[in-house]
Amino acid sequence: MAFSLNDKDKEGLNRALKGKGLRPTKQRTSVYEVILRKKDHPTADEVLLRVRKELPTISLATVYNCLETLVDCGLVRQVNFDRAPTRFCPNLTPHAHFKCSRTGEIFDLPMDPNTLEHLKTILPKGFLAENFDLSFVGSTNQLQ
Amino acid sequence: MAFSLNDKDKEGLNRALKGKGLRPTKQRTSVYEVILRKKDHPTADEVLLRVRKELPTISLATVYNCLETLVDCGLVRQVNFDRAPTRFCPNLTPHAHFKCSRTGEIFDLPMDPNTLEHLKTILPKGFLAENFDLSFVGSTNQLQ
DNA sequence: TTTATAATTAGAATAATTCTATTTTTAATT
DNA sequence: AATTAAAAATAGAATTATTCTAATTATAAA
Repeated sequence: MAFSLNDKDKEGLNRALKGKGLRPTKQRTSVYEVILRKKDHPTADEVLLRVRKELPTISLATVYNCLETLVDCGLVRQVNFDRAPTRFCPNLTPHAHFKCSRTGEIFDLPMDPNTLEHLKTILPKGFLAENFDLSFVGSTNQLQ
Repeated sequence: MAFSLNDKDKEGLNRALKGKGLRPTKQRTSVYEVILRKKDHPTADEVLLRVRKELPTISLATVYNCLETLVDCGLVRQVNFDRAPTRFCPNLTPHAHFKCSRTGEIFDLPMDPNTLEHLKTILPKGFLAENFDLSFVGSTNQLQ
């Protein structure tokens, strides 16, 4: 097997699925594996390519289904940039995204709890946020 | 004429276009008009419908071209939500967006300069942000 | 006015995502 | 272990969003 989840992640996945009454299939496990393995921000197409090394017959529809399931379970987040396909992110800690307009590279920018609290102050009374997506576009003037 | 820009906005548009060596056409003016008139967050399709009341023959391609031009000129912003078509926003003051998952309605949430400054502190050295997009999804428990 | 260039247009093409109908897999139950 | 009902995966079609292409029209400078 090319790669596999460690016990903690596997258990986390199985628990999250069970919590929603969903079954742990090898497709869901593989999609979660490739998302966790390389901590970047792949599109659904890129996930398909990576998962096919493990499951050569998996379809794009299934990749979309699995990603949606993982998002619903709170194990993966979606990341949006202007007019670009959705990207998927396994980092569940509070963070923002920065896309370098020169290279296209996407960076995670950690947000400390203080900043997160500050952010929430812009929500008016009666607005309850379930999630947020904070994305910057700009340039990095040095190698990171 | 069903609607028209006030002098200040018209001048702002013409100046911005000239600054980029672009021509003020009636299509660009109309697209800017409908975006300014109703301060919501229309998709390109919705902009097409509105502009056609004024210019019945305008094409969707032109609407996309005009919106892109307005974005490049800094007169309009793009707003992204998960797996949804791009929306366009004429509000240039610093603000975030909140989408009610019940109704689909999108609200502007003003951000005071203090919060904006705080946000920028998450940018590491060497990261220069040209713009940002902060979107919340959640529920509103009262009529706003 | 002419002219060069820019912008618009229609429609085709592409890309991203979702849907549909069928087959396969799962896990609970005999 | 075999049966079964439900869930999930699959292929491919359909839909939606966006971009591209080639031809036409409009603009502004000379």
